[in-house]
Amino acid sequence: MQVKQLAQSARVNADTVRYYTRIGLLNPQRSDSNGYQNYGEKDKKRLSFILSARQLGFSLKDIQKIIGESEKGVSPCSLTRELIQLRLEETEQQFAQVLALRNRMRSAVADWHDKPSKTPSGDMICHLIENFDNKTGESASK
Amino acid sequence: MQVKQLAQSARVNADTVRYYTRIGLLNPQRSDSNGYQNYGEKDKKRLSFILSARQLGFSLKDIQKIIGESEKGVSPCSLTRELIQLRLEETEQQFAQVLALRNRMRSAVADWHDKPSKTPSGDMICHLIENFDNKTGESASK
DNA sequence: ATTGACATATGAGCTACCCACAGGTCTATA
DNA sequence: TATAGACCTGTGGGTAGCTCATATGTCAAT
Repeated sequence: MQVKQLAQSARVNADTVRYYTRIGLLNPQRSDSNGYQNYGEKDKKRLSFILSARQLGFSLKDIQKIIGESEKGVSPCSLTRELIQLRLEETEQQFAQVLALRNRMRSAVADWHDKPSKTPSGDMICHLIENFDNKTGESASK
Repeated sequence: MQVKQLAQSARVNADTVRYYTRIGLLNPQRSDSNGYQNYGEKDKKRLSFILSARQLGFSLKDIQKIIGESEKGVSPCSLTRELIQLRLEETEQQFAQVLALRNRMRSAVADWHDKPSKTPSGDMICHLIENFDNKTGESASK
């Protein structure tokens, strides 16, 4: 199986497959005649595992560790549980940040709606930005 | 004003100031004796502008463009309005994605709570991940 | 002159890919 | 057999916005 075929079967970019191969997540065999990478069933299963794990917020490094454990014959499940806790906390933080950013942005758009444009002066670049104080303590949500 | 002093006055990392300098957002003068960068009042104001704009979701490239306009003596306000619309749409998308990810993760954690760990087999790396189907159509929110 | 504490500039590294490019391979025709 | 053209490949470089490591420089006190 060549790179593109594997990529298509998993609905990802061929470059993604190459990248995973480069960092050692996939281990195809190199054809002697071609020099091309030759992927087997094991790689296919592993790729699908990687994509499932990515969907759950694991980093590629996490996935490397998990696979590493399982290759040693050890159950990776407790590692998996630890890692998802970590990543979940990060995601909750990220969520809060994106939410806050979204609210600031919405509030700025609304605030600017009826303000005029101005020519820049010596100590003002864009008064819209410079004069926007975020009044939003909680509002601007819906 | 040296880099660290400026950084402290704006409560950012000195490396951030150096980075902004590197990409041309700040234009200090190089001391002849030292080779050190010497920042003035203009840089200080500009840094504070940059940070305000970052708070509103503008990219550094956006900020470069906005400053560029204003240096030409043109009002950057309409550019600012266009750009924030773009960035806001992106942020809304990102928000939706992070929300969905968070929900998947929460739902996985809950789902895994009473499942046992298992030793990996030939075609299973971590059954928790592989057997998790995202049943979440809408729930798992609160 | 020298020690030590601090500051600096520069280059590299980070994530998770995507893209450009030069070259190889394969099929169909002449 | 030659060759045109379509497709495929690996490699190196680029992306955002910093942060970190390193080597060197500065400055005040001894």
